[in-house]
Order: sequence, then structure tokens, then C-alpha cells
Amino acid sequence: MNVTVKQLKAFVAVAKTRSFAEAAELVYLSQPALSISIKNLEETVGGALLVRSTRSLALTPEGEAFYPVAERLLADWDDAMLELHNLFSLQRGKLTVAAMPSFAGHQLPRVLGSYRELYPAINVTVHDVVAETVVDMVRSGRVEIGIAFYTENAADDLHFETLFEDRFVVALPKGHQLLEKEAITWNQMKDFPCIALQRPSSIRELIERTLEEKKFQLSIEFESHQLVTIIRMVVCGLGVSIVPSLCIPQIEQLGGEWRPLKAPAITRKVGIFTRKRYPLSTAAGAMVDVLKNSTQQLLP
Amino acid sequence: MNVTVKQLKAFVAVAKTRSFAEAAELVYLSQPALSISIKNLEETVGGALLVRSTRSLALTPEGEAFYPVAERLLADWDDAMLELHNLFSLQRGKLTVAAMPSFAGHQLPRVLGSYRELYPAINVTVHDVVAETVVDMVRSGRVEIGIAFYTENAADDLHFETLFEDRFVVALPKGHQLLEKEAITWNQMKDFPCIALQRPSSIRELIERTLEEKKFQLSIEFESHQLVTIIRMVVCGLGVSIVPSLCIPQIEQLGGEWRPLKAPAITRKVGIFTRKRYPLSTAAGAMVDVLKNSTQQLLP
DNA sequence: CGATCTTACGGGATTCGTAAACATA
DNA sequence: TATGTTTACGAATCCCGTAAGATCG
Repeated sequence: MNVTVKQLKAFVAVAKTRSFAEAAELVYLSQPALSISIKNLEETVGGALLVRSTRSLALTPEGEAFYPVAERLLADWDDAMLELHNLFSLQRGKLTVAAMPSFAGHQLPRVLGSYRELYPAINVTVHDVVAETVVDMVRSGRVEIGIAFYTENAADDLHFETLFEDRFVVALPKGHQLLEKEAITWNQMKDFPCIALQRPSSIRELIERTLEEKKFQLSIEFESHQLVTIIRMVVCGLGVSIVPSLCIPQIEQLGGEWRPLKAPAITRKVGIFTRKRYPLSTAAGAMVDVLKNSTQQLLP
Repeated sequence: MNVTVKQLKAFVAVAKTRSFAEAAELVYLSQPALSISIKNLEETVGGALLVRSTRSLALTPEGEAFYPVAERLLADWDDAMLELHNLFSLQRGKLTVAAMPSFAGHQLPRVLGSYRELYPAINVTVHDVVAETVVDMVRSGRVEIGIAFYTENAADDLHFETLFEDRFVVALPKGHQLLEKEAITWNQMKDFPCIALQRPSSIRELIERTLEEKKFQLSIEFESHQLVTIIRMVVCGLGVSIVPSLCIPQIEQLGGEWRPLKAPAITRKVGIFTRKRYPLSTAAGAMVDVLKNSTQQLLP
């Protein structure tokens, strides 16, 4: 026979109140039920913890020694249960997210705002890293959720859920002559110096693949590994560039202009990476929901 | 609904083996029973701890976080139960005893020897103090057991159990002329210088009461508060003394002689003091038994 | 198809509450 | 006698094991 939590709670209640009758109320039991519960406990542990005559109730030395131990056991027990319950009810917990810079820069803060409003006690850690690293971090388990462009090399062990399609745009400095067009074709760009992301980069790859397939030509005169730097270069008049539409807020903020890219337009799926076969925490699940809701509203 | 110890043990077993089937054996349950146990646990805590598809089993992040906590809870629990069980089965524990010097000096070591042989893991602390202090220490709860002469002022809140009657004897130096007698009367002593315990002392009181009642006279020329000192003084020829028979081994050891005291013989009950209304520990109860057995053999 | 977990269900043990008996001041 | 605990017993609940069902690789 094994000692149960109930029995220990019963014992502590009796030891605390020095009365079976009072203790019975504390543990929501009838007095006889409590009596038997204590009796069973004493049988299990092999000796008396309480000495009761109808008129007085005392703890045996063993009971006296065990009383504080039992209290600590129960306190630890309840603490652990409460902690776990909080974790599930999102009243506590932590969550790690990785997002590529273009997303981390503008959409993510708003998403985090909504999330914090819903679950103010969840501790969220954000890693602002390039898309490739996002995938690596999800794969290795360093983050639960990754937000980045879709990439095929994640297909085997990662799960991807699309949030939206990002249509690439052409970033231009103020007063640029291409601004006259509603949308800009690849051919129209070939006469202007271009600025591109350094290799290796998924965006650069996508652009080069299109160039090759369609036999287009672009004169790439500057390179950088940071999109924000490229945008700054564009704004300074060093050239034009093809960037994800996610960067539009940043372009406008830095004083640049943009036009849609067409013939062909290129798009890239932006979405959520998670590990296959590894379940999400409740906190992460909630974040996925918030992400889906937020982006649905942002890009109709 | 409340989390039970069994449920936690079930969870830990599954988390450890990563298999319901194996875990079921560990906790002596059928697989379905284990399954339901885990299900109930998850319902209680408010979320999933394990994610199981028929072919793979993984811990959720919450389960992962809870796993070590659960292990520690169970370890603490089992430790506490084992400790308590050891206390009752006398495989561990501590016991404090107070004994008056005359008893502590010769009988007690043998008693402790028997006790240790029976219960080698019980830690026994002995306080070697005068009889009055023995009673005080029992009353205040500083010791569980006291061994001393009986005294009336303990009657109200202490329990006394007689071990044996101590018949007082006359201590004499070697070659003393009273040694010719088989037993010595009070009248025969009046011509010799006497050594007595200092007041206040229960032995001194007993002797003086007898002197008064019977109108005997003794010339008390030396006093000491230690029986052993008195015996030494007797051995050195400074006088004779009336001492408890408990001191006989000590007299002989120090090279003295003794004869029974009569007309009237005086006796004093030696026994065990314990607190009323405060139950004894198992260890103390065992000591009482050993004491009763030992003294029964020593003084038939 | 095979290994593994879950659901269904009947039997058995445990536990509960009411009522009566019991013990102490 | 009055208060408070234990025993007695019927009833409800919980828990277990067997058997059948579901699911994934």
C-alpha cells in the first residue's frame, strides 16, 4: 500500500488544527472518513503519528518530526502543480522565436504587441537573424518558431505554414525616372545600376534564377548583406534594387520610393517554421494563432 | 480532481522509457490502465505532457519542463516516507535520556550496550545529572526518558515506572571495625564520623527524615555533593557513609567495603520518568523495554 | 500488416457518508 | 453528560484488467 497526497493533506490538517472534526472540514471530508484516512496512513508508514483520546490530541515524536516534512512535501507538490497549470493556461511560460530581419523589423513588433496583450506573462525571446539561420535554429531546437521565406531544404524535418505571399518590388530613390511607370519590368531596369544582396542569400538566388531563366541582364554594381543597407544605398542614389515588399515600410521611412515588379513578378512565401514530430508548447501554439490572425489583417 | 502520486510515477515512467508498454511494467499496471492514468493526469493539469502517435512518443515542451520537477518531487516523497518508516522500524532515530549519576555510572552502560546491540542505528544521548535535574529535564521535554529515584513532586505531570528498590548500604573503609557485623544498625554508626551528601539532595533528605523520626543521631563531619567523592573519602578513612546500593560496584572498585543497613533499612524506588499525555517515540519505548529487562536480570 | 496506443466495459477494491457505539473529562 | 473519536455498513466512486478498436509507419 502506498501513501497518497490526500492522506498527507489529511495528516497536516489534523496536526495543524489538533482536531479531527476541524480538520475534516478543511479537507472536505466527514470526520469518520478522515479518521480512516489517518488510520490507513499510519498503517502504511508503520507506526502512530497521532495519539488521540477523545478529549486530547497529541503528535507522537515521530509525528512531530514528520509534520514539517509533510508540510514541505505538500507545498512543493502544490507549487509544482500550480506552475504546470500556469504554463498551460498561458499565465506563465517562455517562448523563443527567430525571424528574418525584414519581418522582425516591421510586422513582428505589432504581432508581439498583440501577443503580449493576450498573454502578458509569457516571456518571449526574439532572434533577429537571416532566413537561413532561422531555419537552422528551428531545426536545432534553439527556437520553437521561425518566421522566414520558404525554402525547400527544410521540407524533410520542418513543417512550414504560409502566412502570406511576398511580392517583390523595385526600390527607387526620390525623383528617379522609373517612378513614372505604374509597375516596372525587368527589361526597364537593365539600364540602371543595381544593388543586390551578397551571395549566399535566398533572395539573391531567387533573383539570379529568374535572370538566368528569362535571359535578363542586370548590372549589379553594389552588394551588401543587409537589406537595410541596400535601401540606404538606393535612397542615396547609388542605384535601384529588387527587395521584398516586406521592406516597403522601411523604404518609405528612409525616404525612398518603390514600384511593383512585373514581367515576371516574383513572389516568395513567408511563413512559420516549426519542427516536425516535436509538439509545440501552448505558448508557441498561441503565437502561431496570433501570427496568422495578424498577417491576415495586414495583407488582405 | 487532484493529482496523485501514482499518476506522477506513471508519467515519470513513461517519460523515462518513452513507451507506454514498458512503463506499464515498471508501475505494475496494464497498458490501458496506464494510458488512462496519464490521460487523467493531463486533464487535471490542464494540458498535454506527452504527444503519442502509435509509432512515436515525445514529450511536449511542458512535459519536458515538468519531467525533472516530477522526478524530484517523487524522490523527495519517497525519501521522506523511507525516513519515517525507518524511524518506526528503529532502523534510525534519536533518543535522549537523563539518568542520575549513580545509575548512569554502572547500570546504564550495560543497558546502552544491550540497546545498541538491538538497534544499532539509534543515536542515544545521555545526560548524567542529579536526580532533581533528571525530573526537570523530563518535565521540560529536553529528554524523553529519565532514570532516577522516585520523588513525589513529579506525580502530577510525570509518569513513573519502578525498575527496582534500592536498599541503602553503609560504605566502610577496609579494616573498619563495623565490618565484623553482617548488617549495620543506625545506632551502631553513631560512634563513627559520618560523611553525607550536601543539602539539598533527595538522599540527604531521606536520611535526615529517618534520623528525625527515629531520634537517631549521627555526627556528620564531612559533606560533598558528589557520591563518588564521598566514597573516596570513606575509602581514605575519613568516616563512614550511607549510600544507595547502586554505588556498591563503585565502592568495591575504589577499594572500599560495605554492609547492609538495617533497623530500619531504608529503600528508595529507582525507575523511569516519562511525561504524561506525551506519547513516547518508538525508540524510547524500546529503551523502556530494554531497561526493564536489564534491571530485572541485574537485581533479582 | 504489425506494433502501439486508446476506447469500451464489466468486476473488484477503495473510499465515502450516515448512523450508532465508544471513550474521556 | 457532553464532546469528540472510532466502528459498522450500505452506496457511490474510482480503478484495474480484458477485449476490441483506431492509427501510423
